[in-house]
Amino acid sequence: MTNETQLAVSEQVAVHLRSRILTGEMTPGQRLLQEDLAEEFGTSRLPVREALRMLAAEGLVELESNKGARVPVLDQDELSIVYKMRERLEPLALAESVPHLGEHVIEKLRLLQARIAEDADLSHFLALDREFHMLTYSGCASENLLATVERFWNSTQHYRRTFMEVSGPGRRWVVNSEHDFIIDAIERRDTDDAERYLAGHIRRTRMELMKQFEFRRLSP
Amino acid sequence: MTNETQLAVSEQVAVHLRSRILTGEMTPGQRLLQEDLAEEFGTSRLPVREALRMLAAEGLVELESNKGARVPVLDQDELSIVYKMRERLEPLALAESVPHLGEHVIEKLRLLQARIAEDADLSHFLALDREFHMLTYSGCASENLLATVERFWNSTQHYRRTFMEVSGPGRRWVVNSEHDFIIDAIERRDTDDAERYLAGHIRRTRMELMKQFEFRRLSP
DNA sequence: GTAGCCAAGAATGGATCCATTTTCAACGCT
DNA sequence: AGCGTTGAAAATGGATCCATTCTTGGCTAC
Repeated sequence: MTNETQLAVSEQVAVHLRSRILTGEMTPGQRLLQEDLAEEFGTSRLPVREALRMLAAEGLVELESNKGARVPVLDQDELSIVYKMRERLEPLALAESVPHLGEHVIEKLRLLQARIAEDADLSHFLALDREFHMLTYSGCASENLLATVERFWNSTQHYRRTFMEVSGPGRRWVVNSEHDFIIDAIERRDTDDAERYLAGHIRRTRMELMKQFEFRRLSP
Repeated sequence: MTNETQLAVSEQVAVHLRSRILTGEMTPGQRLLQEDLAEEFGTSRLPVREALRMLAAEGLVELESNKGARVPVLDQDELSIVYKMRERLEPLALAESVPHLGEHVIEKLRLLQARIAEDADLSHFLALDREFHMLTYSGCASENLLATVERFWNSTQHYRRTFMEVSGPGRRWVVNSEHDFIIDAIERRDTDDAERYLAGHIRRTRMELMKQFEFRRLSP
């Protein structure tokens, strides 16, 4: 028997929209019309409204009274700040997680990183990279902290994608090395080291993103 | 003419519920019934549902499918983690804010702190303390960061209250001194110092809260 | 006497219809 | 020709009613 515990319709709609935004099928600034979505999913507008509110709580859409929902647009400053937030919070999530990560999880991390290093496809990389980091946080007991971190990933996902599209695979080796460092620190149960490597990883990404951003701003 | 820009009904409901939870009129674990609230506010259940989703996004209520809404309960571990999150994120908010704080804001901070030091009333203290810290962050341009910080304050508000009720005013002088340090650092535009004092302020509070928590756990 | 079950009512989720606000394009005025 | 105005269409917000799920009090069986 399938293990589907009969998700509410609003939650099913949320699942579809979430994937649609995260895969880049919808881009920042794009409007989400309740009526169109309702028709598309074959429901009334009500579950769509609820789904939009759920996604808003996850940072995937933005609601404005009487004006509907759209995928949020981040300008350079906001993007930079979200990365600074990640830089401070994710090391905490990792620190809370490391002591509780079993050996099998660490092995899974190694396998994941191997796939990341092999796979050249951009969409795969984005999904696997996210899976990798979230797996390193999976020992963290606080749903609150994990949800906050996911919100950050949600709101920056689109910009990671375009950044990677533009910059190409030339810097991928750095990411791979950093991931290896993080795995190593986890294996040694060296929380401080793990935090440091992770903070560096996020900080470097922010720097490269910002450079990219300024470059593209000057050359449209 | 009054400057009320005709808030949506759902937002009016949210305003009332928000205040009701933050003032401690509703306590963690308490259930929120859509029908009762709808009748009380003289609306249908629909705006209440939307209001509950708004509050859920702010960390003030918790929704479970087919089971309704309740004010979230934090156990000791979760409370500790929220404080650790505050310890990492709020210094960032302060650092982003300090360079943009005008002289009049600093003057307002001094006045606020004076009122905090004078006023013995608990509810006043909680409100003023929150106002004080939020004002120190008011120069921060990122709505995202500010909203995240507010969520932390929301979900810990109740525990701050009971902590202060139990511990009494005996430690208030420490808070006052720490606030003075923070104001001084802001005045000198010394971002690093401000961050350090703030982190210490939050950390000390966490420590005392945890001690209190363990004590009460043993003596019911 | 206690554990488990079952049905009634209580509460939430969803559909449909109406009200209100926003949008935008055509029109008229200067 | 440019700009503000206005009104119709489109989109969101809210009310009411129905469907589904959850809760709970009482009953039966052991």
